[in-house]
Amino acid sequence: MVTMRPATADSQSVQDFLKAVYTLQQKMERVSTNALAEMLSISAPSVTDMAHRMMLAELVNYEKYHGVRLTETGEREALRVIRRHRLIELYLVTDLGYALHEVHDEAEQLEHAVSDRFIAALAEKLDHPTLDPHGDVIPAIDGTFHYRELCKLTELPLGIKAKVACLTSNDPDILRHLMDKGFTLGSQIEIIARDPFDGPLTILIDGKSAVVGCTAATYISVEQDKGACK
Amino acid sequence: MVTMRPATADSQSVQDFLKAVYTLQQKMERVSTNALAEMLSISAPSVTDMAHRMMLAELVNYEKYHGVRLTETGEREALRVIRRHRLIELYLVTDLGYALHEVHDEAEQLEHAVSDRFIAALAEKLDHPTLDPHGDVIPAIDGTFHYRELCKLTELPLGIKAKVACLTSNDPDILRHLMDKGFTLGSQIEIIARDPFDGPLTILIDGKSAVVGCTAATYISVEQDKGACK
DNA sequence: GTAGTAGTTTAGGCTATTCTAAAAATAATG
DNA sequence: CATTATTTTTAGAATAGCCTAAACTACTAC
Ligand SMILES: [Mn+2]
Ligand SMILES: [Mn+2]
Ligand SMILES: [Mn+2]
Ligand SMILES: [Mn+2]
Repeated sequence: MVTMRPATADSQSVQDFLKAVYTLQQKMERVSTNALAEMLSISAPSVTDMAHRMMLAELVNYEKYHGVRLTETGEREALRVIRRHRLIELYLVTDLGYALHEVHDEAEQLEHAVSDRFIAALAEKLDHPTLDPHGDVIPAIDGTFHYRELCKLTELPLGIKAKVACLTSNDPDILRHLMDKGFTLGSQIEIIARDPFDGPLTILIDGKSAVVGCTAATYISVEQDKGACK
Repeated sequence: MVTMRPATADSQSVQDFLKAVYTLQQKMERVSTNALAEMLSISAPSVTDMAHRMMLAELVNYEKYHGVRLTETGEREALRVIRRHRLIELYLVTDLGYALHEVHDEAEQLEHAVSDRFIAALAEKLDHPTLDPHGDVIPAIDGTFHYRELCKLTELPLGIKAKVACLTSNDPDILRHLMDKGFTLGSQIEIIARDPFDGPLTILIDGKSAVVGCTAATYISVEQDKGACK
């Protein structure tokens, strides 16, 4: 650490780090080493080390004891990796017959191995899509990000009609559970009853009645039908 | 090197090493460290080191100063990687619009990143093909290898009709040159004239006349029409 | 404002993969 | 069969990513 060389943006570790910072940055001003360690499943000292090297590479702005934030370059790189990840996920579902719960882990590897040429071919073949199979927005090549006004299913008021917009989990088990319950992107949804004390929700999915635990519901975001929310 | 840990078959380096040994083994009884260093573009000492570790992993049989040979496990692993590589190449051409000269480098990376699930999906989608876009045989899942009796274009007798069966190069420039000349897998071919002193060949490709340098011709293998060869 | 706790960083290490320079062994040559 | 020349191996080193244990900061609660 006397001499420390800057990180290069083309390694798997660095790319995953960039994604992690980007994601956590949405929720917090500066991203702590512990938060990153947790998300990346590596030790905190490893994060500190990486933070140093990525600072030298001008990918993050890092202040000792005060976490990390992406620089402009860092954010551009992060979005590039996220774009790859999500395009690959979508491709796996639409062209290779993957189930929703199978795509994340595969994309987590492929995003680092694939060339720009490959990504361009996918984007072309999928007709430049804007949403991945989880309902997450795919950043455009220029980093543009088509925003959406969503709310969590847990916060949807009773009796208001909405559509399932996003299944926000990378855990295959959770996703499979949600699929089993009948949650699919775009399905019509409405909360019929809400049990107290974090109890289950009784809902209508495309007319069919179902019950979901409130923890599972956490992973579902919805878009309210034609302007009622807020 | 006092303590040396065995290599694990799931690293990129090890997988590429296995492929290299497999390929060179076809031509020579035992594969020298120098030959491997050359093919893998790494130094000879690096090869020696890897040979040691792969011996511990029982992937190769290595004798000091006498090169390396794949064990049964090693050969199985090598064929697995080659299968991946070739299925990916074929997929890139048939489904993603890649040109022949673009596929090798992409596959060289993807072969290590992709899951068994992914390869199964490709094989399914391509209807369990046996030849990659260069004309190389794709090993079956069980390691089975459908052999073919080919001869080099340079050795094809004058006036004998044959079909282009394999374009044996990974160099994009060479492949592009061959494509430009009109060589495509399956095209009908016949040598009209052969210049002496390693001079160019005058040939007929699907009826059209062309001239190829003899070095370029080296990369072309043909299959003679209905039993005339040998 | 000081003590304690929770979060971060430093110190020191380890592995896989690579390298160069030097030594050793094999192969080729007369 | 000696002497070169060519290969190959050993020695020693570097780097990226990781880790654990110990030291240090910063925030929180009296
Ligand atoms: Mn990843
Ligand atoms: Mn996704
Ligand atoms: Mn490879
Ligand atoms: Mn090929």
